[in-house]
Amino acid sequence: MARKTGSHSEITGPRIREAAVRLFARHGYAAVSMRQIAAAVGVQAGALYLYTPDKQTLLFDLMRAHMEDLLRAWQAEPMRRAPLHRLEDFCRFHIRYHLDRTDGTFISYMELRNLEPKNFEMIGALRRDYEAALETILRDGVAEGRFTLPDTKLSTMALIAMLTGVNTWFRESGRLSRERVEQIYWDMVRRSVGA
Amino acid sequence: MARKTGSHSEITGPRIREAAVRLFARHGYAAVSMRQIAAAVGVQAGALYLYTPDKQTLLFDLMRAHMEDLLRAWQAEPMRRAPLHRLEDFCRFHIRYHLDRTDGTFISYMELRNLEPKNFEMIGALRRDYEAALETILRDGVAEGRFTLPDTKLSTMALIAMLTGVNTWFRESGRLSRERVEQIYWDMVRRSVGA
DNA sequence: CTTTAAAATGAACGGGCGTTCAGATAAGGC
DNA sequence: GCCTTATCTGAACGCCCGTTCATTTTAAAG
Repeated sequence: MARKTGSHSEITGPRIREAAVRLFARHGYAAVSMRQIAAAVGVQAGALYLYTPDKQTLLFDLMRAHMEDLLRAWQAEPMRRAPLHRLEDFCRFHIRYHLDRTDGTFISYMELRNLEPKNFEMIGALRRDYEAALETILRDGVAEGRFTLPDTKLSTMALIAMLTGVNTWFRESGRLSRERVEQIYWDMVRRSVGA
Repeated sequence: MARKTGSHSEITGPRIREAAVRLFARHGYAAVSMRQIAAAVGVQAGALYLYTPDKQTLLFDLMRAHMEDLLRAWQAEPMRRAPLHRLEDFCRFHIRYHLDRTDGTFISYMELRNLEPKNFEMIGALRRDYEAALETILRDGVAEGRFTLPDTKLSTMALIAMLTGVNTWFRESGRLSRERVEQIYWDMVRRSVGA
């Protein structure tokens, strides 16, 4: 019995996760029923509870997985020395990673308010970890005299908002290629930090 | 009878609108019931239907009002000549306006997916009008050789995302004053367009 | 082929949903 | 005081919700 083996939160079936991510991103957590998710998987609603203790935990697990994957992926990137190079790598990584996971990204930004306080705090902490990665680059760049930024915390938020915004308009079939988008965004970011 | 006088969509009582904006922003459209809105106003659920034909129209009216007010407010701003001045005015206006209406802004960005197709298209058109205001400034600046931007459409989206992002972190009681935030964002924007 | 455990069903639970409407209440003009 | 008209109530409608659970189906292991 899956219900008795180990902790729930980690083992949600991949098919369920995929269906839930898709549906939550399209219609929103509150607007999607467990029955809809089950139908997308090809199963009855009751069967979902073999894999997750409840709907809230399902959402939380999806969001946590998204953030932890993001942090792991960034840490796995080779790290160069110069702040300017690191900033370029961060920009390109951020755009690429988020464009590859539009649904997960959407959920992570839109469904924060549907998390219970304890879960909200956990996701918030992961997000702050990611922001800290960028802020460290900015601070190093300022310390080395390469960047001109009066407030690295504010600039961190500004840059992340700008970069994540790509997800709202980019279409694979559109006028601009990913590589071109990456390049133009990086040019704007580089100039905005005064480098 | 309110129900028979004129078109519904325009006359939703101010108390209902305020309560709905607050609740939709806090919990999301799908998660808020008509009964909750009614309770916040101090009335029974049925009474709401004297002022709006249904929940969907209530959401749509709130979003349309937000976008139309935004466009009107920008058009009412005095318009300077030089693209650089106009860009500065736009940045400061955008930040100020959105910080003054955090709930309405939140809804306008988060609840698009809960609009029926026809309503979605209408709100989308208003948003494109607003984006066009910024893009015109950027194009003029490029034409005059003041800005260096390979793609003004992309830059429009990038800048609006960056500026609107202020709403996600700014707190009136925080470390930075509005004026200081405006100034720093404007510096980043100015540099990002190559001016 | 039998045993055993995992996976899924399908009905049921109490409860909240958006919306309607006949009837009560309140507010002014005469 | 009466009449008109706007406002609101409160119960009801059918429907869907998240979740539980006894029971059945599926699938390996021995």
